[in-house]
Amino acid sequence: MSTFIDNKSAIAALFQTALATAYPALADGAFMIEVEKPKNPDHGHFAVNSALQLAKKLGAKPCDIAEAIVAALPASDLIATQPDIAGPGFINIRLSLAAETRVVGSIFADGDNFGKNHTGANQSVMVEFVSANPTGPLHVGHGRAAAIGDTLARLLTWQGYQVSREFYYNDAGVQINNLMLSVQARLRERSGLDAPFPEGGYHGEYIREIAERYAGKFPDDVSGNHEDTLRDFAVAYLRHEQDLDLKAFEVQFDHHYLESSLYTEGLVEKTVAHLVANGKTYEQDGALWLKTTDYGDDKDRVMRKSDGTFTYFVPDVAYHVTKWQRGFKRAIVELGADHHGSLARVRAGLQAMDMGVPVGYPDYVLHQMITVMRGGEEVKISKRAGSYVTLRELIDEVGRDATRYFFVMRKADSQLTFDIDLARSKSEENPVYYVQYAHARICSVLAQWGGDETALKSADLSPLTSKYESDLTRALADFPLTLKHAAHELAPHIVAVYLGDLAAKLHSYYNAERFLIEDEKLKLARLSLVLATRQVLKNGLTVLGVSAPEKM
RNA sequence: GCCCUCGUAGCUCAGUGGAUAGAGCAUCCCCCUCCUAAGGGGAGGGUCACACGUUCGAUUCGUGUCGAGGGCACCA
Repeated sequence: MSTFIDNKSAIAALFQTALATAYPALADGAFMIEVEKPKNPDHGHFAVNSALQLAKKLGAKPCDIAEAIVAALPASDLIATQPDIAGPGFINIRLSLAAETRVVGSIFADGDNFGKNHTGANQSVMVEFVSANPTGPLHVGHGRAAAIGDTLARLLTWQGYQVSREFYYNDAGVQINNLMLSVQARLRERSGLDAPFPEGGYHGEYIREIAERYAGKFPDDVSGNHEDTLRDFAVAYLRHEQDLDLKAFEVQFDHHYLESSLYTEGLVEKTVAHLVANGKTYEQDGALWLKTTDYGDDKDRVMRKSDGTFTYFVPDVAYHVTKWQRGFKRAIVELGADHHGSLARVRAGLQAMDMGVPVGYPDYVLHQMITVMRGGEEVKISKRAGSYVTLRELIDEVGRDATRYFFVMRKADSQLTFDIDLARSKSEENPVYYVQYAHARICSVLAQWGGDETALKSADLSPLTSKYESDLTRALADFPLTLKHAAHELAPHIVAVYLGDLAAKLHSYYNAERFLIEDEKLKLARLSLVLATRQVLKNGLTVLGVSAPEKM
C-alpha cells in the first residue's frame, strides 16, 4: 500500500497553517484551502486562490490577503522559492527539486501497489455489469459495458474495497421463449416443414447454428418438439459463447445470478407480499400497482398484470433486495443508457420495501449507445434483426488491448462513434499503442543499459534539473490522486486520459535527452526516473486491464 | 407532451468557478550516421450551441430556447 503523500495535499496543509497564523479567526477550519494546478505552466506548479475567495469575507483587498498568507508561511523544503503573488491575488507556487523527486522513492517502495490506498476500508461493494440476456452473442455495446464495468471493479479494488463482480441474467422470460421458438422454427425449416417464423423472433445466423447443433445432439427431435429441452440447450449454448467472449476480453465474474432463482426461491412473491404489507400498493383495473410516485417516479408502475404474471421490474426489485441482504452496503450497476428508465423504479421499489436501504442505492453508471459505422454508413444494432458487430469480431480483428482501451478512454455518457473500418485498418493508430510504446521503450533502454535495476532504486536524483524531468516527476506524483478521483467519479476514462498524458511526457523526454550517456551520475538518475515511470505506466495499464508489453 | 444524457477545433473527443480552453486524427513544415520514427518539434484551425441569471470572476453552476441520442406499455 502506498504511503505517499501527494504534493497537493502537503501544500494545502502548509497554507492552512499559514492562514490560521495570519487570520486567527479562521483557525478553526472555517475555510478550507484549495490548491489547484494552473493551466499555464508559467504560473507555477500549483496555485492557491483563497485570497480572492476570502476578499469579501475579510473585507480586504485580495492581494493584501495573499501577502499576509505568504508572510505567515512556515518554512518548508517543499517550496523552491518564495511564492509569487500574481494577477488579482493568486499565489503561485513552485516545488523544490526534492519535493518533485521524492515520489520516485515511493514508487520503488510500493512497486506494483503504488497507487493503492485504503479509502474503501475493505467494505463490500458489488459491481453488476454486462447482464446480457442469453439470446444472442455479445455485441459492441456489451463490450463497452464489459470494459467499463471491469475497470470500475479494478479501480475500486485499488481503493481498498472488497469487490464482487456479478452478472445477472434472465433465463426464464418472454425473450427466452422467443429464442426457443426461433430455434424451433429454424429446426422445422431445415426439416422441410412449413414453419412460420415467430413474431419478435431472432433472425441472426447463430440461430441456425444452434438448430444444427441441436439436431446433431438430439437426432430424434429434429423438429424441436421438446420445448424445455430445446430452450435449455439454446440458453446453455449462448451462455457458453458469451463466457468465451468475456474470457477473451479478460473479464471474469465472481458470481452469476439467475433471474429464475428469484422465482424458484420465492423471492418475487416475498417482495410483493412485503410491499403490499407496507401499504405501498393498490389494486386497479385488475392489476396490482406500486406507488412509485411516492419516491419520485413520474407515474405508478404495474407489478402484477391482470393475467397474474409479474412485470419485469418486480424481479428487478427482488434482485436488488438480495444485493442489500447479501451484505453489499454499496452496489454499482453498469447499464446501457437505454435502460435508464428502470433506475428510478428500482430505487423506488427498494425505498418502498422500507428496509433501511439508502436513498441513492444502487449507484448507476450509464453508458451511452455506440453508433457503429461500417463502409461509411451507420449500422443499426438490432439483435432481433441479426444486424450487429459482435464483441468477438472486435477482439479478433482489433485486439483485446486496443478494444478495451477504446471503450474506456471516453466518458461513459458520451455517445461515441465506432468506425469499424478505421479500427480495423488503422488499429496501430489506437492510442493504446502510444501508451504501451512508452512502456516498451523504457524496457528497451534498460535492457541496453544492462545494469542492475535495484541499484537505480537508490540513485541520487539531484542531477535531474531539466524541464522534462520536472514535468515527468510531477505527472508521476499525480497517479494516486488520479486513481482516487477516477474511483470516486466512477469514471474509468480519467485513468486512460492520465496515461496518455504520462506517455506523452515520457516520449518528449526520450526525444529531448539521452539516457545512456557518459556522465554516470546523471545516467543513473535518468534511468531511475524512467524506471519509476515504467512502473506507473504498468500499474495504470493494469487498472485498465491492458497489457504492458516489453517489446513492440 | 414528460424524463435522462449530450452539444467544446474540419472529424473523434478530453478539460476547468479563475489568469492565454487542450489532445488525437486530418492539412502544412521540420527532426533518425544517435537508447524502437508505433516517436518528437512547430504552424494553421474556436462566439466552449444560443439567451438570461448567480458570482469579484461562468465554457464550467441555475433557468429557458434550439439541436442530437435514448427512455416514457398490464414488453423485457
